[in-house]
Amino acid sequence: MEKTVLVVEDEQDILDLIEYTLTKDGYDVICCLDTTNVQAILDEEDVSLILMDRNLPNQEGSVFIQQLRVKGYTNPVIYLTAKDKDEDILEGFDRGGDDYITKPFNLNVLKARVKAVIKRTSTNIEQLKVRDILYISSNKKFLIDNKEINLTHLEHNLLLEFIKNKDILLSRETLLENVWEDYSDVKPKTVNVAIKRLKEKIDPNGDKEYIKSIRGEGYIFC
Amino acid sequence: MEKTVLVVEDEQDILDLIEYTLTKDGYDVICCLDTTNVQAILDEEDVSLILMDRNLPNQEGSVFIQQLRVKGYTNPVIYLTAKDKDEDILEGFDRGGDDYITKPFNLNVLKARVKAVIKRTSTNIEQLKVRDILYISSNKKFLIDNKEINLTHLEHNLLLEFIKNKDILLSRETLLENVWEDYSDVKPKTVNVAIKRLKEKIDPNGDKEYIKSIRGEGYIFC
DNA sequence: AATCATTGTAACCAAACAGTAACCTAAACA
DNA sequence: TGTTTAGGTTACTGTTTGGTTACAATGATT
Repeated sequence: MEKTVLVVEDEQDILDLIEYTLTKDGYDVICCLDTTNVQAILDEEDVSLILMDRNLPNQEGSVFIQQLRVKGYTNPVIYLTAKDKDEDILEGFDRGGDDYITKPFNLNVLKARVKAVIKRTSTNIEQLKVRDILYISSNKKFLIDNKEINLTHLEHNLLLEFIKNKDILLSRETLLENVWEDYSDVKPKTVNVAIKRLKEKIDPNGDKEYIKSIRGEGYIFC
Repeated sequence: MEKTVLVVEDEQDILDLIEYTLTKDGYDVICCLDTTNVQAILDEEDVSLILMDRNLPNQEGSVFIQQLRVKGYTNPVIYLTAKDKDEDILEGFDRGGDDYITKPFNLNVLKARVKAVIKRTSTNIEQLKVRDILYISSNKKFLIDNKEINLTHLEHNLLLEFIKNKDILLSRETLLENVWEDYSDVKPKTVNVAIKRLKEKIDPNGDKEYIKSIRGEGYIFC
């Protein structure tokens, strides 16, 4: 699902450049030369980010955003402007901005900031929960009984594979294919050891029995 | 637009008193007698402040907040409790609190603290506080234990990035993108060195452990 | 111009991770 | 009950990764 970025910028060539750059980066881009239609667009589309020029012909961009905020719109905003004095930047933040890019700007900086703001404002705090194990995708952590479990890279991927396939029998071959980066020259018994090490961390007392082995078949998480 | 305060307090009469006081002061107040529904409420509502009792029947309030922080919730918290020893207060702050009120409390003090915390944490990022690190955006200074820390430009931006993304895993790539102006021809290992230099300044004794490295993944500030 | 601060890079070291083999144990089956 | 087979356990080791240091290049300051 593509994220939508709304760009408000009165200079056509800069607008084109931003549209081209962000489209190439995989965003849906909507362009406006002024603020006239912005509110209507926000009502229609699920806008993940507004890139807002502050020096617009009719209206100062951050004043417009402030008005949007009062009306209850909370879409994240990055200001885009030639103003570069500190007080201006603070003023922009005060009026409800999430970041600030000064012209002339590096396109890589633009892309990075857009990505960062969308990342930190998007609400997809994906959580997977199986039994008493909770996975938090934002920081790739597993919580068991609300305690953080320290796993290695391999153990992390292995447990994630099991949690995603709860109650499904996974053969050693399948696990090697899905969890190991390059499994071509890895012995199947390696899986045994990896699982033993994982069990040690997620169930030190051995009473939870998350992972059962099925003789001749593989392993199953339940 | 009313600010929403979520109050978690197991004594019904105190809860009623707080609700009455804050509602009269113009806040939207949501009440909980325990932590059961707190996370669901935070997902649904735009909660500006959590007033959290620490002596709850099922769970210690600050432990619960710590778990919320790990899951990425950043809502400001004021603890409300009879515990009045210094170490308790510090512990509360360490677990992600913004202020502390001890029972029995004066209702005017409560109102003032609520107002102050909401003011300093709402949209205008005038001050950012994480653990014992305070960032004052007006003069771009970091204070640790009220002492000013002298950071270079890079270190400043790096620490700010970490503080803005507390408890979130940041890969070397992400850090390069967000902190380095032009990261295209900078080696990822450069991040290691920059972080070592930052650590040296913010935690000379190495006992605070603000920044942890996650092998194969990146760094996390907590 | 000279000096100092800043920052990227490479080299080195230590810790960790992960694959392997050898051995131990338990289950299946005759 | 003994044999076989598969999984569990352990120790070993090469590889990877992060920490640390020294150094060079660049830019700022005097």
